[in-house]
Amino acid sequence: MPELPEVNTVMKIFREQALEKRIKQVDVFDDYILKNRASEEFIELLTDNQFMDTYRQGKYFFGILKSNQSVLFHLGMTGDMVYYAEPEDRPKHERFNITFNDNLILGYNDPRKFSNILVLDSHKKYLEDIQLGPDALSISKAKFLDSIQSKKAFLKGFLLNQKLIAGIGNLYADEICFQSKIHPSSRIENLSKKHCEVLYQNMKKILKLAVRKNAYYQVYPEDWFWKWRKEGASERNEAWTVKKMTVAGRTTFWVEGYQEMY
DNA sequence: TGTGATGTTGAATG
DNA sequence: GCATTCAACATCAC
Repeated sequence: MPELPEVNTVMKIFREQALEKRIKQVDVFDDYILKNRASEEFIELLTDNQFMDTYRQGKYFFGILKSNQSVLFHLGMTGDMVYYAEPEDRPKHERFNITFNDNLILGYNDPRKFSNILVLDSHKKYLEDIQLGPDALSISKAKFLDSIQSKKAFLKGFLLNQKLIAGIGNLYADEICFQSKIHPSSRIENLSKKHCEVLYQNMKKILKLAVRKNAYYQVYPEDWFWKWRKEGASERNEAWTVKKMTVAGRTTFWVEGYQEMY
């Protein structure tokens, strides 16, 4: 589920549903994803507390408490927030939930348990500690160019490196490469400044639109890549074949005869 | 039954 | 220090 647009959407709904409501009750069913607090401490911290604001950088989303601490909700591969009113509507892989004073329940669902839920005194300091790069939606062109022109890496690896740019995951990385007509295993040191500018523009365009559409893929433009991001597909153009390979450790799809290798 | 999955990290290697 | 690869984490779906 979660790359920048997905995380942003989760945060947006969290703001609508959870902000400034008093927390009445917290139940923990599986504390595996609570990485730096015991369940009892987590429950004690949140109960009678309130989320007053949020902050997001890349895929790292924080709820900021009235008590001034922050809770990091890193959704991992399959984390999601679900809202419901009846306890029997609990999602199957709910690891904990939060009941607000209006009886709305926020369920934290995560089948694979790759989430990281952390209680932090300062999310700013935490972000510095992990050296998270600038958010993909707010990074300046100058910073992007400086970054891409000073590294050696596969393009895909560069785009996925959260210390350089925060927020791009495997699907959007392929989308950016496709729309920029550049092969994902191109070496960034071989790209011209023009190529880098095209990548920057496409990164912004794609993520902005995805955020605007609340990461709802079904309403993305027809000519985006995700629809035929599967091996062998050629429905859009007979001259194209979608190929699959591993780049920078991740499964990668690209279109032969369309995306140039540099 | 085996394989891979929208993520991250740390170890090992060059 | 930098870049790359790979295993590990836990579970489900094809």
